[in-house]
Amino acid sequence: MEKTEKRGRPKTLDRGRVLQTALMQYWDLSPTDVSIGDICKLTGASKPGIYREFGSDDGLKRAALESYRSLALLPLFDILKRDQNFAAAKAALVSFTTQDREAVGLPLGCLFVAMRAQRDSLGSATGERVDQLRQEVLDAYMVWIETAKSKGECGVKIPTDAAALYFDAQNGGAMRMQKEGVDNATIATVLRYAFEAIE
Amino acid sequence: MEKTEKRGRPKTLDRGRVLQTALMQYWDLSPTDVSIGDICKLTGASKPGIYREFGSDDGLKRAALESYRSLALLPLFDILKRDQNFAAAKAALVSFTTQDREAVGLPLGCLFVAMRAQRDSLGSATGERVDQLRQEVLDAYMVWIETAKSKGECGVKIPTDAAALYFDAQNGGAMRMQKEGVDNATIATVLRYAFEAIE
DNA sequence: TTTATTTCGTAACTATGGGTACGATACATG
DNA sequence: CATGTATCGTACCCATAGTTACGAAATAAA
Repeated sequence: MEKTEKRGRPKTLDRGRVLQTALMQYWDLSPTDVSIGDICKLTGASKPGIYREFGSDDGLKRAALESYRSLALLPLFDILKRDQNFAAAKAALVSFTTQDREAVGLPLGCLFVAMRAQRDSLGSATGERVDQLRQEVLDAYMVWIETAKSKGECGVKIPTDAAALYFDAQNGGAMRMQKEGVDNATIATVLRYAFEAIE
Repeated sequence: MEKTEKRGRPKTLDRGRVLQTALMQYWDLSPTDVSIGDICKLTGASKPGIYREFGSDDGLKRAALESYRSLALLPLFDILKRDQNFAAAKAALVSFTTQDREAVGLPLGCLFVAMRAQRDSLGSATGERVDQLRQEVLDAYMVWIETAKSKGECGVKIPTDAAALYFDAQNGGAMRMQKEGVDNATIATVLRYAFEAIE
């Protein structure tokens, strides 16, 4: 099980710690406001160590985004894929989006939303991954909506692609409000009104 | 009428041109991705010239934001204050938001939305002005909604402050979609569904 | 123990960007 | 024509941030 004893000086850089720290910093402060040097100070790692592990600033950001996908996007997809009626899914979305971040120990807002807003300031690898994830999110919404339509749970005549943009926009708006200091209860109210429009 | 002939070397710096250029660049590319040096190259002005006129990077951004307010926010307030019924105002909002920017010669998206997203990366003067304008926008929505409620044109029981956040979020979402390349017709569709929820 | 191998981390390098020192310049006034 | 005054713009300072050169460890194999 344990990786065969390799030659050479044993690695001391804690990849997980660096990645975790980077993720949280990017998330909390904005990806363009956290430098490699900052991550070094916070983790005790050296700059060359980080470059050996992630290749570049772009590489680190991309890896952090990948972590974020697992942590925050997959749960969203799970809700959309769950076998439940449209209304229940919408309710689940609201509570997921407005969960108490402090209680869970996670920063406010959404790293993915932040990266989309700064798309052009990101490196190519991160930027392209952002594009892919955006499409993945929209696809997930579309599948969900199509299913609801076929079950007759979503009687509105809104085009599926527009509906996907609609839900994505609502979620993004909620994340931004959270970051601007609006309390979760109010955000939930706003979201519920928004989601009622599509049924 | 003409300002009295002053002593000293006559000023050659074209304040209007610099401000206009800065505004457009910030708007089109993002306020944090345009340097003073860039503005210099584009306008032919010298760095000290810009500093003499605007004091600092923060000062220039703040001045540009002020221009943006006149150009894009005041027209929004006008719509909200206009004496028309709720539905007509919502329709006006949709067409204002989804107007063909290319035809008008204006960049896609919204500088104010971009600045809000980068609030913490801005200088203090600009940042504080952003906060003020956010409040000004929310207040404008609230007055509008209260009026509609009193006229019985908005029967929904949503709290006015939540409704203001709701409209603000929809507008922000529309501006972001526009920047991400969604066509105006689709954005208009999304907005109409969103606005129908509040009536 | 010597060699091959692999990682470590200090100390640079380079580019960018906000900001300014300061001598030159151009105009009004005495 | 000399003096005062206000602006001009070149050339620089300095801090930050991405990136890397390179010699020093540390370990396995010979």
